[in-house]
Amino acid sequence: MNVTIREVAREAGVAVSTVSLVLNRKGRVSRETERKVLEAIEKLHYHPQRSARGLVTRHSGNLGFILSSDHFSNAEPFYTKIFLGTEFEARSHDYYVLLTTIGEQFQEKEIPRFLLEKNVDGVILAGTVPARIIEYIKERGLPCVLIDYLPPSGNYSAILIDNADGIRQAVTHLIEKGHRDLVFVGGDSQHPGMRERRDAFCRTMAEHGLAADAGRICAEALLSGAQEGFDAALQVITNKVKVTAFVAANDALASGILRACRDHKLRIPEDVAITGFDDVETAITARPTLTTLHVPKEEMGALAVRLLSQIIAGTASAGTKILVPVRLVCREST
Amino acid sequence: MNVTIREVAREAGVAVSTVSLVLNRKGRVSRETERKVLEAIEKLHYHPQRSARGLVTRHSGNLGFILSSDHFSNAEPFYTKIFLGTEFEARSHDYYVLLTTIGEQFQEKEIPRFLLEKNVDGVILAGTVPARIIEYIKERGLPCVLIDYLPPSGNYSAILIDNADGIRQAVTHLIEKGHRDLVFVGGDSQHPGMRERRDAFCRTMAEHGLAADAGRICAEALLSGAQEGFDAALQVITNKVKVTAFVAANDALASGILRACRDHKLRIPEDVAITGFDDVETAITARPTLTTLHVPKEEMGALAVRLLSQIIAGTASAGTKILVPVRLVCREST
DNA sequence: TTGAAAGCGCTAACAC
DNA sequence: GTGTTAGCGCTTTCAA
Repeated sequence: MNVTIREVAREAGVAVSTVSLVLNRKGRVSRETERKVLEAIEKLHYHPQRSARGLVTRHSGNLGFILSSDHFSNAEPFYTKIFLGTEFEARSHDYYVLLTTIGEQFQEKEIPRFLLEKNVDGVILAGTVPARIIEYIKERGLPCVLIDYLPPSGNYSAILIDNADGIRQAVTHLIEKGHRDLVFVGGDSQHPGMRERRDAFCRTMAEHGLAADAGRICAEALLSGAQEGFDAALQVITNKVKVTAFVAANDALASGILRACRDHKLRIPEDVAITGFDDVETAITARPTLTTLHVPKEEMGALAVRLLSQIIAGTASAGTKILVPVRLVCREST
Repeated sequence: MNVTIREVAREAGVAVSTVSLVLNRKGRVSRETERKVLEAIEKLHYHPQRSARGLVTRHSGNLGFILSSDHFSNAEPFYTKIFLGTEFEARSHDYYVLLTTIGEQFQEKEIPRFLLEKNVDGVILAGTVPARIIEYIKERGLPCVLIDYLPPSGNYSAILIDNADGIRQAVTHLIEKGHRDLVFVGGDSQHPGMRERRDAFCRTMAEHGLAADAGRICAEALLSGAQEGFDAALQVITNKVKVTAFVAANDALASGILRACRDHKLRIPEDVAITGFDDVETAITARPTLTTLHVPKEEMGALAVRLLSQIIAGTASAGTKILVPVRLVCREST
């Protein structure tokens, strides 16, 4: 049989409520009594049972993590690392993280179980998720934090990447290396982050008095994978646009660009330099290795948990946004 | 306020116990009563609360997923996909999956919380995990299923890859293509699966009357990454061992071999053919793309959940092992 | 076949 | 400061 709070109370010679008080640090317990209780807990290897506690406090002790399924089914390391970060941080807040994926077009019957069963105290949403699910959560008054995505409207709490500063760093770096003819390759302009990266490119180029006309911006692709990068670079090259450096909106695009350049016997970085964004595995397995912007993925997950648990506890207000800095990592491609 | 079973009972005009009976399909409820209850549930959007249920049934409704931290901190897609498979399957069994990672050298204070708090009804362990943690789980009589790992002793339930058959397929395929001089590159011989792959190589070679002496087996590396593959291939090439095909124990090793061959101006597959194992992203992003053995990762996760829930329910016996077939996927490298 | 009632282990009023 | 006690929402005897 399991050891319960009653047995601890008996062992320590106090009432169950006293044990509960020391367990929850709700003060007003004498030092001596506390010591006795703590000893009894230690001796009996007691651990409070979550379901019993949850029943009365109406807190599950769980956080939900919702991810759009196509992000995760590709097992994108980007999101895997964010998730990992939440898991790790959640331990120190004594939360469990329940992960679930959700389809792009979100049907009612697809509502995550933990929402239906009210089995979470708060929710983290990573990447682009359907607007409907965010509304659903908001309607129910469930605290939530978004990661790397902010819907067009509504004032949500979020952990965001400093995209503008990242691209600024990349462009400045290239300019310092003597490059003047840059081309930006972006993807999925539906994602606000992608748009920020593109806009930052234009702005930074303008600040340096360099041209960033339409011919130097490839950002039509709906996807943002290696194939799209390859295609975009190919087009730039065959169109004979003068280019000495590519600024890619992420590492996958950059690796595609890399391949296209290699196929055209362009030496990297001598003939063409390339920068990526995100710093996922691709960036270091690529040949040459990729100069890119390091995004602290685990840390973003951790920040989300920390913010969410503060919102739940009422020590932070819903609507708080945290902008995470990125850092240029110089490798062989520039 | 939340909808409770009481309100459903009132709405349906029956007792709470009756509602509970239809909820748990414990029979003996008239069709008419059942219909009324179901209607009330539907109307009120009732969902039983897990903690209340768990308190009395002594089941948490959770499954634990334990992964050695170095597998996951690399965000290895292999394990990510397995985890994803468990998550997906768990839904249909109405379980939640709690993920945790654990260090190689497992200290007592590192025991997963869900074990301490008895917050899981069963545990899945993926990849190589410390023997101590497996014992700990067994001692507590907690049902568990291992994935892709079977400790030297003890009769555990497990989902295993048919490594021997996989390597046999690869070797046979190469022989059919006319290759006679094969070299096997393995890693981490501590892992039983890796040893199986190596042994299968020797056996299959012998069956075809081909040499598989020590010079044709590189399996000392403790790690099994691209760097180790690169080093092993380099040594083979510089030692002037006659080789027309490499059989790698996984895709990472294979991609390292690929690079080494390219660096030495060996054409693939004309001069040298290469096969991998696992079929992770690497296999399709590599140039040329990699012929490899497809391991159904998501399916393995699903199988683990299915087996585990059967063991919990008592409809499968602990100690059951499931051997998952693999399939050769031919790409450009052979 | 259905209902009444006793807990599951815990927290939180409220007494003392 | 500490103890008594009433539930939290559910399942499960046990009677009817």
